[in-house]
Amino acid sequence: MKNESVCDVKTLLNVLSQGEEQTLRLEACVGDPDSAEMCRHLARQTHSLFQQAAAMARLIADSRQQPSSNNNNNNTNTAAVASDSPPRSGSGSPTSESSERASKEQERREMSKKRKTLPRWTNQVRVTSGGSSDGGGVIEGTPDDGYSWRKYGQKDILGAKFPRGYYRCTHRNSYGCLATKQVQRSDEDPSVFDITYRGGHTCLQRRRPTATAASAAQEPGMLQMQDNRQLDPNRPQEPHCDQNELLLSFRQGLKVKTEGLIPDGEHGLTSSSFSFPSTPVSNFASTFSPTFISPTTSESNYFSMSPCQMSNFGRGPTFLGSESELTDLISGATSVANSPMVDIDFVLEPANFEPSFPSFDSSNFFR
DNA sequence: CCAATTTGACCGGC
DNA sequence: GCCGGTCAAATTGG
Repeated sequence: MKNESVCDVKTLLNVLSQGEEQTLRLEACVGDPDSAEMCRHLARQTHSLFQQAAAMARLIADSRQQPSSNNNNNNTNTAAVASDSPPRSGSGSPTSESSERASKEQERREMSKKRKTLPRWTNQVRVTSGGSSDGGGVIEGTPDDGYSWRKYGQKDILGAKFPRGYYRCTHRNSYGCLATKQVQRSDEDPSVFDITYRGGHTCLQRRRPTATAASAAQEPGMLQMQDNRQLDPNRPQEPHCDQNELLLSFRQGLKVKTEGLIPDGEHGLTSSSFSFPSTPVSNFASTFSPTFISPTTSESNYFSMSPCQMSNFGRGPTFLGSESELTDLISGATSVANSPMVDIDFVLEPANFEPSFPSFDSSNFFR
């Protein structure tokens, strides 16, 4: 509770210090006629940082006003989540069936506990079925967001015309990726899907090239981003820092609203005053995943911390050799307040690092 | 044959 | 006890 607001303050400080950096940059290139474009971007970005900061300040103010009322979804961070991770230690000895079962049960309980704390946001996606050529025949399947999902359930929901589909990341087993989503077709407009995402991807999955191409072709709104990438002088050509669904949905120009992340979110935060792209309530943003940072303007990923940069932010090129170092960095960042990803508790916890995936290199996370 | 989906059962929260 | 979410056996598809 108190902790929470402290966190928020930290985040706010981060944003502010970013703003500061940003203005310095801006100042640096202001005289240069060659950098006009850059200036514009920086200015935009600065603006959005201020918006973020304002939003957070309001949040903090709100939570101070009514300190007790809203304690459900604390996504509170780090320690809590990290520490209650199941040891899952012995790994390879399925001796007695009962113990196995017990551990499974425990695992499950942990999971659901954890899942509750995972960031969650919904995203309305309209699937434009190309054209009017096929009158009523709306849509095949669900909109592709670039990740590969595996359906694990479907349920009729009370008061909803259409059943809700439950998906989880295909790489749940291989990478312990806890990302899940629920897809529900809207009652009124069957071409609209309500997609609720939970948890960020901890797998290093990229968007499949084929699927990407295909969906890019289908989605008219998806073009700018790619240009943008070519524009970006700073981006080290690496798809590793690729976006996640959220950004994708930006491209689709769709409504994204966060949920259960903001105490008193109704106070104009999510609902009215902000259209999403300009203001990622950053507590959420940073909590969610290192790859999702400051959507600011959809075109200005420019300097805004790609994960690659983030690691460079306050300290030189950082190489993360171990996950302890990783958490170190994170907590360091928290206190030094030089990066927006302060309170990442993004599901990357040590327990998930089993020796079983040698290919995993945590340094990739921040490239 | 393997991987993904389907679908009824099961479980926890309210 | 109801409901939403997940599991897992059965089924389908490539």
